[in-house]
Amino acid sequence: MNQALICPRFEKAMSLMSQRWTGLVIYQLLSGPKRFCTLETSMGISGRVLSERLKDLEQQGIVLREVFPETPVRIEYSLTEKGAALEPIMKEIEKWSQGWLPAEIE
Amino acid sequence: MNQALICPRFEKAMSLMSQRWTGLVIYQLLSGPKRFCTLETSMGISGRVLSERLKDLEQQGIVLREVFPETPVRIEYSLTEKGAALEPIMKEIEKWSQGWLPAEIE
DNA sequence: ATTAGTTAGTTACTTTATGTAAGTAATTAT
DNA sequence: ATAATTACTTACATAAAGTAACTAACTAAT
Repeated sequence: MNQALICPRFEKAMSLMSQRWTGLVIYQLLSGPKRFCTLETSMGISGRVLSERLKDLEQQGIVLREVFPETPVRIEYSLTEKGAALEPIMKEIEKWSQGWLPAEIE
Repeated sequence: MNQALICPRFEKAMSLMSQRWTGLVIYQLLSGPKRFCTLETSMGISGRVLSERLKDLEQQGIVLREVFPETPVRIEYSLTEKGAALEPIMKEIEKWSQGWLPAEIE
C-alpha cells in the first residue's frame, strides 16, 4: 500500500539533518575544532541541548571529543572523517540560500 | 564577542532543513506532485503536522498547492522552482548516507 | 584559608513542538 | 438515509527544547 518506500539510510541521514541545531553544530566545526562555550555563545544554543547533541554526534562517530588537561581544562570538539564528509551538504545549503533567499536589508 | 557570525541566509536555510519532516516532504515531492493522503501514509507523518508543514512551505514559495475539483476533490502539492532547487541538497544527503551509513542487514 | 573566576557540564522546571485520535465539510455512491 | 472518500481541523497527551540556577574541578587573588 506504500507506493514510495524511502531508503532507510537516506531516512536516517535526513532525520540527523532534521534535528534542531545538529546542522549548525556541524557547520561550525567545519572551520576547525571548537570548544563547548564557543559553540554555545556563537550559535545561541542552550547548554542543555548542546551537550545532548554533542554526545549524540560523538556516539554516531561524526564528532570527536578531546580533553586537554590545561588550566582551566580545555575540551575540543572536532569532526571525524565521517563528519567532515557532510561538507558538500552544507555547501549546497549555502548555495541554495544565496540563490533563493532574500539578502538582508542594510 | 561573537567570533564566528553565521550568514543569516544560511541560518534561515538551515533552520528550514532542520525542521522535522520538512526535508522528507521536499524529497517526496521531487519525484512529482503528491496529494495529502499519499504523503501522510508514505512517510508516517501525522496529518496535523503535515498540514502545518505544507502551509508553511507554500507560504515560503517552496511548494505549490493546486485544487482539482473532481470527485472526491483532489489537491496536489508540488515543488516550485525554488523548491526544486533544493534537489542538490537532497542528492548530497543521499550520497553521504550511502557512503557512511551501514546498509541494512538482509 | 577563604573567596572569586573559569570551563564544562547537569538538574529542575517551563514553554513549545509533535503525536494521537476523533471530528468536520464537501461530495458521490448505495 | 447511510456509508465512503479526501483534506483537513480540534482537543488533548507526550516529547523536545529553552531557562536559569547549580555542581565539580581547578587556579589565582586577598
